[in-house]
Amino acid sequence: MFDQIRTAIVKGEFPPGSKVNEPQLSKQYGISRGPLREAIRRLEGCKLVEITPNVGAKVISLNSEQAIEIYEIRESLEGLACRLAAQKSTEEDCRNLRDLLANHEQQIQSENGRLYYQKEGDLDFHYLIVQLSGNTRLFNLLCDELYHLLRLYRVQTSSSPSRPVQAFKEHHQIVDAIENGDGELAELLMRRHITSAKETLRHQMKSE
Amino acid sequence: MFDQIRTAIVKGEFPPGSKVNEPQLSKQYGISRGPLREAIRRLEGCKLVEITPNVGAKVISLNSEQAIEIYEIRESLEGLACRLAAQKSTEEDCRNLRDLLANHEQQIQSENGRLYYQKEGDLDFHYLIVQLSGNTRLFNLLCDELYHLLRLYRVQTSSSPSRPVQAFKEHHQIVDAIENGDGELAELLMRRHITSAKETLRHQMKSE
DNA sequence: CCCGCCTATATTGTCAACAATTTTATTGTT
DNA sequence: AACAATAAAATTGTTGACAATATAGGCGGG
Repeated sequence: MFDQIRTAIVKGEFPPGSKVNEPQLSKQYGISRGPLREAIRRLEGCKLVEITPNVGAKVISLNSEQAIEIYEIRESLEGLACRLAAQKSTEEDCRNLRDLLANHEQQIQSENGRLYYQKEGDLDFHYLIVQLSGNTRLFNLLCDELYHLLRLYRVQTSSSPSRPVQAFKEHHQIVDAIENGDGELAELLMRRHITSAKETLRHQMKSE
Repeated sequence: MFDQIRTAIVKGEFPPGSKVNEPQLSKQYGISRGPLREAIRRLEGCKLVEITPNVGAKVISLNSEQAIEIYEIRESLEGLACRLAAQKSTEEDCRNLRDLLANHEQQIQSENGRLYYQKEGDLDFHYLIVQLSGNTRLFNLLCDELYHLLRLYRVQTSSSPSRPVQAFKEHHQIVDAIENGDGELAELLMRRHITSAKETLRHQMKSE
């Protein structure tokens, strides 16, 4: 239930800024308003809707400034994830990272593969690294909250990540650092990686 | 309602690990189970309770490993907050920071003031810096989630922050860096500041 | 005496109805 | 025609009752 609505929001099926009508959704999903309201509270918890008392919930709408705020947090947290991953990842972990990148490379070479990589492949990589960090709370924070918000923003602005080839190179450098157990470097590289994505966004912002 | 239960949890009035009984709380607060369940969902959102389907919610209980996970995240995020604060804080902002520290100094000199500083004064400082960062999402993340969890852990282990004098010195160094607009240094110092708190905790862990 | 099974109890999950509030539509006035 | 006041509709907030599930206690067999 909660998951259904969440993916619907992230996919853009409920437009950002639109109101969440309880009786309507209640009918649409065939459940009563009680459990529905609980689901909405959970959505509030992961910041996907905003609730105003006596008025109701509306799907969050991110402007560029807010997106940049999220990128700043990602920059910081994924830097941490990289440092931890470098400190504790085994050889097998590194093999898995390489495999993932090899997969991405294959998909980049095919035409519609490039599209795939732009859409989700990038997040796959970040997802795996956060998992390797071993910090469960960090994992939940990034994967249950921030990544969904970023997906929503991408759908909202229909912006696919630019510079996929450059990003791919940077991913390899990051894995190198992790493989060498160089936490400092891994953190630095990941922060740069995300910073440049942030700067791209800032640039797009100014050109409007 | 939500706030009442939250402060009760953070104060330790509901012991960590204890079950959240809906009919009982419903009576205790004089409301029906409907809104109560919504409040519990919000508590779940800020990670203060864990809900198991068909079993119910129980107050979260943090072990030392989880506390360290939170410290790692703080380390990263408050480093970010410091860097941002250094970049954008005005002279008035810096005056306010200094005033806060002066206040703390006075309270440290009195006997029960020391107790106060140990309990909440430290968080006051961190609170203000995050506010100065200007990153609203970062502010909410730290102040609405992580700080409450740390308060809960402190109550749970009845541990007051050790080394208050050292911490006070470090606070001053951080403000110096912010005043000079040196974001890099401010970030570094804050990270060290929190890292040493984390290491203290690690040390206490091992001696058990 | 201990273990598994069954019943009884308590607790969570869900629903439909009602109250309170907000939003929309209508009416009347200037 | 524009605005204000009022009435109607829709939506949110809350409640108590019922169904489904899990927990606790007692019973009998080993």
